[in-house]
Amino acid sequence: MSVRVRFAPSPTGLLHIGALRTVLFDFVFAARHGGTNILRIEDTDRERYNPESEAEFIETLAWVGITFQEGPHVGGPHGPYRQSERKEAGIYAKWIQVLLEKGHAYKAFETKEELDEMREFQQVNKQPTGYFGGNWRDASPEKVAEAEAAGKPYVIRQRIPRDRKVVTEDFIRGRVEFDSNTLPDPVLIKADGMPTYHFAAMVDDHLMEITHVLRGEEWISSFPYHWVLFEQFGWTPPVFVHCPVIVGTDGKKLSKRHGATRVLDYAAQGYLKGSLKNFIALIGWSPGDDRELLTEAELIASFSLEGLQPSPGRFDIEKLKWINGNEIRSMSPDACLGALLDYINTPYTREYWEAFVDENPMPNKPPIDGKQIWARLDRVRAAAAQDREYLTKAIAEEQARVTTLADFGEAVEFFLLEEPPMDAKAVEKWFGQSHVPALLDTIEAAVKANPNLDIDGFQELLIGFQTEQGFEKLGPVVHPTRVALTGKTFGPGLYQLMAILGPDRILARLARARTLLTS
RNA sequence: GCUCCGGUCGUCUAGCGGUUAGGACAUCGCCCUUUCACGGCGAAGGUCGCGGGUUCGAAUCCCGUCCGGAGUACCA
Repeated sequence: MSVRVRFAPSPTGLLHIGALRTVLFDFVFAARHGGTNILRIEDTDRERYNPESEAEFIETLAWVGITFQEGPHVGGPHGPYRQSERKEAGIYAKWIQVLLEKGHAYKAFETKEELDEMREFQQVNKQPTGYFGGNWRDASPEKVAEAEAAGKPYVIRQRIPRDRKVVTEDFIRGRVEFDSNTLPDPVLIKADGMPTYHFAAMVDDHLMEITHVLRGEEWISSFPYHWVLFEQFGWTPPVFVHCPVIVGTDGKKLSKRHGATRVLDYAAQGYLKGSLKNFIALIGWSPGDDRELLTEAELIASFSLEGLQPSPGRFDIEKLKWINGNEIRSMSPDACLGALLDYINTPYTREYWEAFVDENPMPNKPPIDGKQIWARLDRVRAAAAQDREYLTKAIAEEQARVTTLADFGEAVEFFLLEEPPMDAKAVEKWFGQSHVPALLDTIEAAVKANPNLDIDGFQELLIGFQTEQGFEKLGPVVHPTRVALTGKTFGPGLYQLMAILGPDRILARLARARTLLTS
């Protein structure tokens, strides 16, 4: 039997990191076994339905490159793939009828107020809360018929068998047992006629021939209802795999406070999809050996359910940064620039940075200015249009020095600006020394004499100046030059940087540096 | 309260009765070097939550306990 898995989000909001990992596992698992990955939209909650949500899913999934063989956007033999449409098609009505006839479900006519009252009573008396039968589990057919005839609204509940154990099977944890007397009768069909998750998801999983259900650990609590439902229908259940949750650095569920929780925000921050997938796969799963850097193909080739862990994992952004920096370094300069431009040209990147507010600024550093970050990235875009070759060289030099695509804006700034900002401290430290005017003169003369100086040429030039001046170390010649040319005390190798800058920029910057010497 | 789940360096993890408990991120040091990175090498960091068993032998099996988490909706 071939593997069929499904990602079944509820269109109520954004696609967050935890959900992304679940789909990643679906996708990779299906790919590993040549199976089918299915997208199903669980829009049975009219109140929380958010029409923008489905587009958010599609956009996010498209960005990370997770594809589906069946779903509302591509169709398939088991459609429709939206539960609201399945409801219209009468699918749930048909199957709830089966349950009703078998006596595994019943109509309950309590009002919302009555249920609230009951729950309050249970809480006050420290009893387990929930509906354990009320007035309707054992009501006579006449009583039910009467209530129905009177037009009273009702829900349909699952009749959980009493006085027995429900022995479920979770792939990761093995046997998980529940005392059926602690399980309230869950609602299967709401008063508005819509099915609940408990009903719709199980019916659909069966009808769509899902072989493995990968879902969040938070479902374990309601797992026994689902298990019993399969029993009551007489269906063989799929393999249930409850994946551990991803928590923030403080051990609590991932939220805004931990940085971004929306997947597209990571894209906007300059993380690469490959790195994000690599990183996220490693939370709660391991290939069983020591590999940590995995391409998507390797992920697929080595993925197995056995590598899944039961305990929750923390989202450690530092590790993501490492993986991301690594991927950036592994790209050819050309490919890297391509990725950078794709990133900059994604509308949400600009939107994200322009609206960015630094909520937890570092104590000793000024808060991050999103508008400035965008301004720098925008400059990169302009530079690409103007002189792509020059930009590519600059990118190549900075690849080892950044961790996200967004970092390139600042890293490459001094290459692009006619007059890069000067670090005042650096100017103070290096421009006061008496040999500096002569140094600048020497470079100027050499560049004018030979505009085509290459890396070796610049090295020769500066070392020549060093020996001429009798300096033991290269520092006194290299540092002032670097400050004069870049405004900074750090960056790529000076000779390669000069070779890239070229004679015109060098001359212009030397001239500017000279004005700072006198003042 | 009740029901479940979980617990190996700060973090992600390997481990499935016999290992000096391995790797990675982060941290620190050294090397490379004109700087910053990258890279290389190395260090520190774990009485495997705790307490009992079982066993010649336990991170690994059993029981208890503590702590953390999830659920407890006509939400998913």
